[in-house]
Amino acid sequence: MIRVRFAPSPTGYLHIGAARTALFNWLYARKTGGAFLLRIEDTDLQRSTDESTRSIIEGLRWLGLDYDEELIFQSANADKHRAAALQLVEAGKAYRDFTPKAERADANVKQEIAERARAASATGTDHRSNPFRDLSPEESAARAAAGEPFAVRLKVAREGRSSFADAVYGAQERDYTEIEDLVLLRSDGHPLYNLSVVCDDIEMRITDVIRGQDHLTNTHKQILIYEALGAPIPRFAHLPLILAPGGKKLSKRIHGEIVSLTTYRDRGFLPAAFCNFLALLGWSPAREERAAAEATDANAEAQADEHASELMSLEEIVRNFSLERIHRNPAIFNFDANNPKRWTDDKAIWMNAEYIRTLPLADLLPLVRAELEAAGLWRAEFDGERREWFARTVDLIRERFYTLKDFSGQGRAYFADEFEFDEAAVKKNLQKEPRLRELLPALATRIEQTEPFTTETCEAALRAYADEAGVKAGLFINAARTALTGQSVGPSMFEVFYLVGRERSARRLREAVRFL
RNA sequence: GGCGCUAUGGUGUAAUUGGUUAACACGCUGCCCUCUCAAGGCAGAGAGUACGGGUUCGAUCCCCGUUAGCGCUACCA
Repeated sequence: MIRVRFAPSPTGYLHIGAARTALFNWLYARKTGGAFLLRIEDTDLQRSTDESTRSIIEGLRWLGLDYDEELIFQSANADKHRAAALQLVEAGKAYRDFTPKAERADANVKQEIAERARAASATGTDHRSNPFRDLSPEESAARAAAGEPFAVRLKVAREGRSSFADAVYGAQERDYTEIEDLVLLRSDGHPLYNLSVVCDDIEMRITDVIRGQDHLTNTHKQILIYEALGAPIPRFAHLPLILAPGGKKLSKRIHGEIVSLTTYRDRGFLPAAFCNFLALLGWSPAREERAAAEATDANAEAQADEHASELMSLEEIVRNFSLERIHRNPAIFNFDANNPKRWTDDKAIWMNAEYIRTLPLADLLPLVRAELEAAGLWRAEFDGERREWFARTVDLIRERFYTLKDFSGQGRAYFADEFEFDEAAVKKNLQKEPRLRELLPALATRIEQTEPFTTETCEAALRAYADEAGVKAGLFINAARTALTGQSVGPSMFEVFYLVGRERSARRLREAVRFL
């Protein structure tokens, strides 16, 4: 049985790249009928916070990625990791390194690495030059017993190569000379990442490790640890990285909240839409040739069309998912920090709008309710006597919305009486025509007296009065739109009259005179 | 510095695994519809597949090199 895991370190918000890794693991588990486990890699005590653990769990819940079995905290297993390292020392597969720990600043490690590499090649030393590597077991044990601090390093063979078949990147090889005797245990006894992941993955009986491509080269080291521990090696599948525009690294420091999953929740994304978008970043469904092959009847053709669509429910994605169709090239997450309309990837926004517009109304209603509640616009009657009205209103306005936020933003005038007037709209639709000062109150009266009050009768009343007053109906329509909603754009005006209601419509028409 | 990964319009991807006028979606432009804005419909612009060599009758696809980006190379994860 397939067992996969998502193993984030709780050192900040849930990054969209990590969310995508979680999604792919989940998809694979659900596709194969396996288990999807969650493990929090909190071995870096300084940087790990409970808050980010909570945000990770919340983020997964929001996306709808439920995990099986119980949550594992890596820090709880530190003793086991330590024991494993010591056991490797006993077995002669690792050794104690008594070299005093070198202090280094996190900021310029990369530079230091390069410099040290240059220095090493100049002096002819290599990864295996550590004098403690070949210390006799007796002397090593004696020094340790005397209380001398030591780190534990894996003893990597001098010759040979490591190889594995990555499910995405194919055959991977690395010469042992490229792999240092990596530290398993710090001199303060703290187990390090590579050891911890391997030990935990063994204990959790993980069969397939699906993670970011940034771990591709380190996989060889981990395989060495599996081998030293005598454990079966899982299958690996590395996912292409998600990059910022220009092919640059996507980071919080330079790109801000755009990389945080919670941003999408907070800015009105539907989880299903975001999953759909994320799934297409680094993966694509197989073309349905079978549908084309039997496309003799119209039915099959329609089905083929449907399969060609990139809009897929989570269930459909699960059905189509396979490791084989994961891409190797990094995906660029496109956005423009300087353009509010393009604050995130165009396609993500389009997809969210598409979901808002096409979701069964009954599924959308609770989401809109939550948004209105958060904005303080929710009224009990929307779920009581005005239930029908609420559904019809949401159904009407959702057509041109992009995010859930729009329901409390642009849609505010439908749910509340206090709303903002767009300055440009006021100028264009109200102030351009001074005669509206007299016409608007009169129109209000006509609307008020319309009986019965329907979209059709409102339209008839408005057009009739426009004729009488000798103005174009468009003048009234546009003025009314701004008077009733504060905006210059929106749904068909007669629907708006009907939904805003007789009384409120008339009042708003009269009050609009204050702009003139 | 060393090692690795990647390279198809602006972006995400497709191309029966070597044979297509290089396809689709988003975005963009124009037109239609229209009370506005969307949606929808129609029509377009935009890549000869990073560059240079090979192999082949034939390369987006296979090989080599270059370039660029990214990753790894920590007693970080």
